[in-house]
Amino acid sequence: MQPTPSLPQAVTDWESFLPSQFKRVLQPADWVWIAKCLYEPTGQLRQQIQTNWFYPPMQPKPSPPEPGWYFRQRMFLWAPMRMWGIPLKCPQCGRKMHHSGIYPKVREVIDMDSRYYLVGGDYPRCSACKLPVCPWSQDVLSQLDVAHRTLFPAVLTTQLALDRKCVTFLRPRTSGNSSSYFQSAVEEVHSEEWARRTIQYLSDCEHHLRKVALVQSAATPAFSAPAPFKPLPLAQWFETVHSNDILSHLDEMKGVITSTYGRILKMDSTKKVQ
DNA sequence: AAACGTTCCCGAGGCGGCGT
DNA sequence: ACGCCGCCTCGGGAACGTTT
Repeated sequence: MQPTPSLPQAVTDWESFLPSQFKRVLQPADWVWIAKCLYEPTGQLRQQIQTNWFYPPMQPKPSPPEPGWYFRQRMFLWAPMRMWGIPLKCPQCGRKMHHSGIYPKVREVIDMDSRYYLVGGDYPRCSACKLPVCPWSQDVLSQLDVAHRTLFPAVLTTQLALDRKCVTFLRPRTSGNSSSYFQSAVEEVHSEEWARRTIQYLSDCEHHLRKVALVQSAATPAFSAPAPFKPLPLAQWFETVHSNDILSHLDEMKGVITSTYGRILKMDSTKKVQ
């Protein structure tokens, strides 16, 4: 099958706007639609961000069917400064930070039934000490009010990330191997979703074959194999996420304890409760 | 100020050696 | 012979520097 004739050359080369690191994490089928969400046709970052969630467009469907199209992943855009206009302070000097472009790293987050991308639309940076801060670091999240902070969807580890909903299920209500049980349960849901997408692709291939058979005589298009199933991380990893989650709460509790301790210190020194 | 490119550091995983 | 521990290497992420 010949590649489809290229469109007029004036067409915007959307994927060239993406940082090179994006292309290592994002699947090629996700490059263009995500670039269109993030950038203006001129290559400038979009300044107005309306929503956190972005979904791959269902139209137009590629013809002949391409397997990558059926396995695209949604995107969560995290941009507290641009989106909500929340002023952030430098964790080092306390001065106001500005946003310096897009955060060059993408994270992949594992959800209950599929995966999605976590993209940082702000790259907070201090104007005075030039200190850049990871947009989802504790320094940033702790500066947000609870309502906005809880909108952040995932618990991160060094490699991957896990959606909050999943973390809830990891809190062991009973004793036993909850993380390995949960891992296999999530893997099963993921594999069902993968099978559903594979069936969609194969059935569209079949439709395409029938359509082609009506017009052409002999040339049967060669379809590529559907994407292989991506296995989930080990149960051990889920355990790591769970402990990360606990540790992050520990920091919050430490904060509470410190402030309480501070009040008590004050009370002790003045012998009065303020 | 915003965005991009690069470097450095840290963490995880793998392999090899030693001890039981 | 098997298991555990330690070291080394590689990759990813954060920080830094530069350019427009």
